[in-house]
Amino acid sequence: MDEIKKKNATISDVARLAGVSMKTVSRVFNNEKYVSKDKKDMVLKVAAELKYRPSLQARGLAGSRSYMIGYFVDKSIGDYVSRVLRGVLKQTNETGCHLVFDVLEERGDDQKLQQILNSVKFDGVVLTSPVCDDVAVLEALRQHDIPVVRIGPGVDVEDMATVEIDDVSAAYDMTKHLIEQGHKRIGFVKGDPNHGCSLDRERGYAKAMREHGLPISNDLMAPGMFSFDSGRAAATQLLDRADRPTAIFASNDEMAAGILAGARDLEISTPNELSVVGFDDDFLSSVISPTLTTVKQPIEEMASEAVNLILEAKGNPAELSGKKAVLDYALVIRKSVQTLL
Amino acid sequence: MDEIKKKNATISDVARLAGVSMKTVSRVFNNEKYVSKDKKDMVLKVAAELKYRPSLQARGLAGSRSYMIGYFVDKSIGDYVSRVLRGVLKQTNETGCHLVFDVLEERGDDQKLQQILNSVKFDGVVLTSPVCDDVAVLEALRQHDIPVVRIGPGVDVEDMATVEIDDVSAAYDMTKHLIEQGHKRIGFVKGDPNHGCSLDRERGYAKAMREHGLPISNDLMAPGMFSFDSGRAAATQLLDRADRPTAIFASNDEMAAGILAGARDLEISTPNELSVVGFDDDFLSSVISPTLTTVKQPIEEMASEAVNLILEAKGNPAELSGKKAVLDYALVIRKSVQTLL
DNA sequence: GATAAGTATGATAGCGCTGTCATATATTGC
DNA sequence: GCAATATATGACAGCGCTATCATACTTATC
Repeated sequence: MDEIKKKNATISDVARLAGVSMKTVSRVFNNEKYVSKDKKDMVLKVAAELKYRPSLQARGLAGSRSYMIGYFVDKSIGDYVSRVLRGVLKQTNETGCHLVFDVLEERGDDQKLQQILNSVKFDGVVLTSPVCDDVAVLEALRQHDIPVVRIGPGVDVEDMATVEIDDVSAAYDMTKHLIEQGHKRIGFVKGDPNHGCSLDRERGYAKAMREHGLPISNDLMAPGMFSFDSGRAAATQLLDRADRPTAIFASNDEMAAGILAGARDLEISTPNELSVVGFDDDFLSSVISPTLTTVKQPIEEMASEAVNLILEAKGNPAELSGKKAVLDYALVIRKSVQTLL
Repeated sequence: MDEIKKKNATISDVARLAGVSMKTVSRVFNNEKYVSKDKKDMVLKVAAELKYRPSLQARGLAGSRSYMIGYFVDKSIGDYVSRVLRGVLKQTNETGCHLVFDVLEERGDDQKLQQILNSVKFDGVVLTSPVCDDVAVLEALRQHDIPVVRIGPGVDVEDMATVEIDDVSAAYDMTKHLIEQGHKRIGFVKGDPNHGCSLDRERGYAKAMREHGLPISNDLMAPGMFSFDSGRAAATQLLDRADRPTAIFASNDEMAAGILAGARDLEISTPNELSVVGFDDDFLSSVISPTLTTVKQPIEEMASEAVNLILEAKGNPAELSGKKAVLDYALVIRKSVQTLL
């Protein structure tokens, strides 16, 4: 047994075998300039033989980078978060970074975040709604001088970068689509008021209705919390009456699914008697019946872009100040809308 | 502005202000014994004032623990992974650990894992199917001497811990449930053969059929990949014939949803003309119509337990050898089964 | 040909902890 | 009462890197 527990190779092992100083090895692995080609090749060769990789913890301790990116979400982990995760991971993988994922149980729970930030030095942090609009969280991040990119925030914050789609415009387009199919009484189910996009989507809906001369009575509006159950409840509220809407626009797909269920409860068939549209292009939307017409956000790309922005900032939050990337959305037409023309 | 960029407090800051040595502070934060109550209180008080938290990177470098737990999944991130994530995070939160989440793109992709393991020292790693049955991955983990807990693995591996439910028994019970409702021709849609549980579920189904004297013809079995589309395809295969089954047991809920869609394509109504059951109690199952009768796995608890096991092992993989936790499952009866009695 | 600027390399000092070892005092057993 | 043990504390080295500074050698500049 010559299988003596061999620990990972260290930078000095590589340096010794390659006949260079530690600093030169460090230069190679950090893509710094001022390394001659032969030394670089030699270092790479030895490193490959030893399967050497710089230690994350040592780098984090010694240097100004940590190679760790944080993503903090609130309690709920659904399809949206999964997709953000995918996008973030795609980028961290390519750049040798690691994703530290955590849940901030309660709103305004900056205490837990404070603890995390006091113990881990992040290269940057990605935030999605509703956490990205939590002022306590943002303030904590500011105090710790950490680059932050917010995905789909509700309100703009000057000193942090944003990646988003135009929710108002998307909701406007979707509403207009319903109108173009001949719908006049179009209900709207709001999103969770804690999520910034909720108001934007409502605005887009209202704008389209207004511009097309369609009244928005209270009977057409229902509150929602982005959950299936709240969608179902909204359906009852909006549909259990003689002059019920012919179409309902739900602020997300999960609620749209709830509306479909609610309509079924009332024996209203979809899409024949009621058209329903959602928002997000959630996994759900192509699985339920009828399949949902919805708005597709390029969530993965938004998340990847967020990581890119963080990496470009090179640890300096100021770099991200005022940066904003607005990506394209797209209407996805499926089977949940009936034309009235 | 006396707001000079104050860096995080360090252990020596706390030590100095508390009038003790660094080591004593270290002892307090690691819950070691042999610290007098007054010194401990003093340290805690000062630490609270300074908002001191030990640096993750420094601890990882200096000590034998890293306070990081890895969770590696294959490409697909769905509801199952989300729930595992929740369970893992619940436990890491309570123990001051951090979750490093990553995707191993391809099967047998031990190279990427190797790189990660060479750069990050993990306290332990949590694996779910199919990664937990990837021999290359397991071997890499073994070589790096990292405690591993496998959730719901297909094949047992002696030197690693397992957290699972009894898939055979669960599938048996579910099949029996269908039989008790009067079904005799019961179709089965297999799971992705790369996932170990697939075979177990098939076995449970076969056992129940056999024990009740029901034949299992080839017409009753369809392959599947755990995806919606594969479920839909299976529906076509199983249902488009005169002697079609009166019930179908899909190896997971996503495929069950696909079967519902496939039945709809063929204008076979559920549950009236066809009963369908799934497995997992996926988010989907209570959202689609009809709501799915399925098997609920305590995924969050399984994941929490996995983290517990890792922490108990205290960095020693041998501690986990042969450990196995089998948690309870439960049948969740919803609306997708029609009784034939 | 001398000065400046660019290129290439290494020596050394930490980063903020934990592990080891030494030491001192308190408590126990007989 | 004295060895044996349990309890309590600190000094100090070192984990594996990066940052800073020093140094040496090139190449350009006038």
